[in-house]
Amino acid sequence: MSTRFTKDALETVPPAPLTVLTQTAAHWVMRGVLDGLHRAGYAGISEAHLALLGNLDCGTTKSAAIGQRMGISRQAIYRTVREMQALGLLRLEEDPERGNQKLVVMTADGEKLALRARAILAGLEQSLCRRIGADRYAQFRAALEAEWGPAE
Amino acid sequence: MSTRFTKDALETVPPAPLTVLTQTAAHWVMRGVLDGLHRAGYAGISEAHLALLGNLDCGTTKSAAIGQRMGISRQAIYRTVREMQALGLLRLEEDPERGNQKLVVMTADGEKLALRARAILAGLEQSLCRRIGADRYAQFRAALEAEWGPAE
DNA sequence: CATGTGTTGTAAATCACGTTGACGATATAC
DNA sequence: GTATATCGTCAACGTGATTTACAACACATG
Repeated sequence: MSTRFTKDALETVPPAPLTVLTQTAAHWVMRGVLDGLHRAGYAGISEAHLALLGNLDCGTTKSAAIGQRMGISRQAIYRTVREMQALGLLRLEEDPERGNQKLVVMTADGEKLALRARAILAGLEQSLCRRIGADRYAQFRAALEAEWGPAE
Repeated sequence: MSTRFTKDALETVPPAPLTVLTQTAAHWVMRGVLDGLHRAGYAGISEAHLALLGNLDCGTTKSAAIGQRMGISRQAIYRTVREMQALGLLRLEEDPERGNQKLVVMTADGEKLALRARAILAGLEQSLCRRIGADRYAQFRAALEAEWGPAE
């Protein structure tokens, strides 16, 4: 492990800018859920998979709509969908009406994984809530949903 | 531009999980500052550069300490430092006492860029504050600093 | 009906940013 | 003086995104 750090003390750091704060938070949450899933036996699940899963709770959509919602190109989605399909979490269905596009639908295994992920996330949120206080946490979440939540 | 989206309507989306909320927020802030810098004429500045800059406000440190603070390997920092050095934003100084390690110090151009970035960020925060309300924003920031701020 | 325009799925090359592993040089503790 | 740890440096690699390209289908308009 010649690549990691050990003990050295951190120096004094002035107020961290919002850029690093938000990124640290996002990384913390993502890492927490991902580690929880891996510990629960779900190997092979990556950040991209989990992100896609989070934007798929709505059930079934065409993959381009997902990409649009996530703010990334549909080509990026495509690879992730393929990978999750190979893992047996998703299925691609032909749309009988629009031969143009296909529908992304979760398999039973996919649903089970999503359920598990939500449980782990709930645990993380609870521990976070306990640490920073209930109403501060409520305002934190409210701010997130107000600005970056669905149907802004 | 066959890779982007145009008008399509977004479908109904249930409550977004904290994973996507935090990631969306982080992406929004980072993108905002980065776009502002590019519009201001600072080309060639990447996300990694900006992130490094945010953890460098303290003035001068050895690069390994920066990596430690950012939670990434010192090898990852090294490349970014090199790039910013090539852009004339940073300088690597030999530490006369510890021949072992070097000091990362900002050039005048670097300071100017940092100043500009902070100004853009302040503008973003202000507009955000105006949209979601002052005290909600205050709690939002307080939560971020309490949990993921410096010297937790 | 024919034709242009837009959206979708698919594929490949490339880029950005991180990791791991390895190595020499220096600092430090025994 | 020898063992151990840290730092800087280099190379290989993985992952997740972008860009470019193209064929197929949808739809509006002539």
